[in-house]
Amino acid sequence: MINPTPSELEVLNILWGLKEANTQTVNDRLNLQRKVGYTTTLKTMQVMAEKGLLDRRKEGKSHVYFPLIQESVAKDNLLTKFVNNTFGGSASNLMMQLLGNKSVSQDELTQIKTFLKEMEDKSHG
Amino acid sequence: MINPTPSELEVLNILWGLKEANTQTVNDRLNLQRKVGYTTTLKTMQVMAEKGLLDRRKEGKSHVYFPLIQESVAKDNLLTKFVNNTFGGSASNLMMQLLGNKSVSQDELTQIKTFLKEMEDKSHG
DNA sequence: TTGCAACTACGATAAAACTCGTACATATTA
DNA sequence: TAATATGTACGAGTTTTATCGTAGTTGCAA
Repeated sequence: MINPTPSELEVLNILWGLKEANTQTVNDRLNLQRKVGYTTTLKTMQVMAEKGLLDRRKEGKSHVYFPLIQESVAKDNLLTKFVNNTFGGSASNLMMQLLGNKSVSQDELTQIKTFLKEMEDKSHG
Repeated sequence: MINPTPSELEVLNILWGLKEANTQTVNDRLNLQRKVGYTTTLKTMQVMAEKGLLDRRKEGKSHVYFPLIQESVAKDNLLTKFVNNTFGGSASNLMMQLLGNKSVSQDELTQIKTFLKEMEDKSHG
């Protein structure tokens, strides 16, 4: 199980959204968030291809990259690791921390509760 | 805002539990989980003291270390960072991922639901 | 008081992640 | 087809984190 690094996750988030893209496009998107050189992005994606996180096909002069790993699977892995490292493996501890977290908005809280209520209703209905 | 590294978090988790401890004690605890040399642990804690994560006082021949950062504050910071990096800042997205996560046990789920129900009950009455 | 065991400080090394410059290759177009 | 612009490959430097060896210090026990 290969976990993407933070930089790799940025690339993946873009590619999951676009389905596929060339280096230029990914680099442009990244630069909306922070300054990063073209060859840096290129190198990152080449390494990701070596690791099996991405694959690519040639199209004209450039390459088109696409993810080999599913978004939900990757995030599940990252989440599991985070829960283990930070909350001793206890998802409910994370949960409680999350609900007390200052940076979680009221809207988010409402959304979470609604979601859980729906889950409840389904499982009881 | 200084975020602890993974190794530093291991140390913090021990010190939050014990309130304070010398290097030997911390190192022994760490070695219940994984093999790590005494001087490695010492160095880690020295660096943490430089960073302001810990402080220490001399006691006999050795030092007794204690956390300068509160557990809930540190975990809030780590959680916020994780939500931003991995779920684009959306706590409810994390939430949904968590509830679908294979490694979250049925017990955990029940606990989470109970906790939320209590929250609901409090806020409604 | 001296020798030994415990403890510390320091610096060096290693591994992982990130960054980018430079040189080379390729396609388009003038 | 030769010039130019765009893209790629490669390697090297930097930073952060983790690791530990070694040399030196300190306190206690004999």
